[in-house]
Amino acid sequence: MSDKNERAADFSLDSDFTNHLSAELSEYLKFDDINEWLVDDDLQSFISSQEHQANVVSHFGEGACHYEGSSTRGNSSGYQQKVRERFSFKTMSKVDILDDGYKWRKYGKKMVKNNPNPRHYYRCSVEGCTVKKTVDRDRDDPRYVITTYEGTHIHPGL
DNA sequence: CGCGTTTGACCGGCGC
DNA sequence: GCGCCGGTCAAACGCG
Repeated sequence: MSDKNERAADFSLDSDFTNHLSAELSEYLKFDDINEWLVDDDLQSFISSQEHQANVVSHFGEGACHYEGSSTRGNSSGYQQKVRERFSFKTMSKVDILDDGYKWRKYGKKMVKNNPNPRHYYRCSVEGCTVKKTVDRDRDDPRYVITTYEGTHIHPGL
């Protein structure tokens, strides 16, 4: 409880690096053919073996950002619509929730097996926006936070 | 008073 | 066919 002050200070720091993070994320979201170098895998595997996360996007101060992501490709039949994009990155942060400029409403919390820490489910507060986000801690390194975004914001960025 | 969080229940998919 | 596991819903509560 006494580390509240520490948290506040850290949050300030995180906020700064989050700003950069947000910008970078927007940039990444622009790429549609990003799935070229993506590993079509699910988050579970990502957590299980972080060996194949070969793509390190950037480093933000003391926080490292890893990019995984996956697109529903493979079907050449109806491949035209914007598919569900899922990407996750691992950051070293004391706070679970990194403010990325959007407003999120928590809609669930679940204890996943293989991980002593609960997983948090968030949804974009904007109506019609289908973006979801799950946050959970790395089972190997509890000091790391794995955030997974799913979907694209339909509303203009702030 | 409005809204976000909380928490347990519910449900659907998958594996055995 | 059943049970596990992950994901979502929804009522109630707490807070600003």
